[in-house]
Amino acid sequence: MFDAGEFSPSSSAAALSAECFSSSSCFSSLSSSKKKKINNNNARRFSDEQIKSLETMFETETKLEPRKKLQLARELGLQPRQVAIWFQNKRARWKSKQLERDYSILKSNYDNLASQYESLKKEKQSLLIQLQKLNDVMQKERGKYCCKQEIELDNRCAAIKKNEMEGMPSLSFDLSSQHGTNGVISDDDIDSSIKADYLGLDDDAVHHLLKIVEAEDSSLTSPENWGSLNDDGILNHQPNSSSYDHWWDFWS
DNA sequence: ACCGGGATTTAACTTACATCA
DNA sequence: GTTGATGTAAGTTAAATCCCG
Repeated sequence: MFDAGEFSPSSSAAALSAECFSSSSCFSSLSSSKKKKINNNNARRFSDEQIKSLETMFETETKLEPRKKLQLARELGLQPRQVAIWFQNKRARWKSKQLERDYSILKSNYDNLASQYESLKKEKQSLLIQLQKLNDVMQKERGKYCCKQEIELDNRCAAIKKNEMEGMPSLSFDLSSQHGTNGVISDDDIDSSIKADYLGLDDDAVHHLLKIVEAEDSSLTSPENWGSLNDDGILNHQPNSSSYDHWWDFWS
C-alpha cells in the first residue's frame, strides 16, 4: 500500500542513501563543514510551521491515512516518509509522556493513602493509650470500693452477731432504709441498683466512679482532643459495630 | 564572553512482528 | 499454507541543541 514516492521502512541504508529525497535526509552524508552550513540554515529540524501543522494533525488522528499523509507532506514540502517517521516518533514520545502522567497519578494516589494510613495509625495509638488509662482507673476504683464494701459487710456481721448474743432480734433487710422513705423503689433506685449489680458496687461507689469516668470521658468527647479524626478520618465513616466490640470487652 | 563536555531532543534508521491480498 | 508488500512498535543512532561549571 505504499504510495508513489514513499520508501519501505525496511529499506536498506544503502538504498536510503541512494534515495536522497530531501536536503535534511541527505544531510547525514555530508561533510562536517557542509553540515554546519545546513545547520545554520535550520535545515535539519523541521520549521515551526511544519511542526505546528504536524501537531495539529496528530491531535485529530495519531495514525495518518496514506492519502492524508501524502497531502500533508505536499503541503509542508516534506517527503511522505518524513511525515510517517515524524508520526512514528510522535506516537512514541506521546506514549512515553502518557506513562509519566499515569505514574504521577498513581504515585499521588499512593501518597494520599499512605498519609491516611499513618494518620490512622497515630489515632489508634492515641486511643489505645487512653483506653489503657481508663482501664487503670477502673481497676483502681473497683479495688478501692470492693474493700470498702467488705469492711462494711464485716461491721454489719459483727453487729448482727453482737445483737444475737444480746438476745435482740436480727436486723432484717429494710427497704425503707435503703430505698426512700415510703418503701417504693424509684427509677433512680433501680438505675443505681442495676449499676451496682453490674459493677458490684454500692450507690456511693457508683456515683463516685461515674464522676471519674465522666471526667475522663470529657477528654474523649471534647473536639480539641479528637486530633485528626474530623479530617476525613474515621468519624466520617459509619463504623461496623463489630469494630467496637473490644470497647465492650473492657466493661464485661 | 567564551569554552568544553555531559544531558537532552529529534529526525532517521533497524528489527521484529502483524495483517492482508 | 506460503509469500511478498505494507504498517507499526520498540529500540537505536547521530547530530543539534541546551545547560552548567
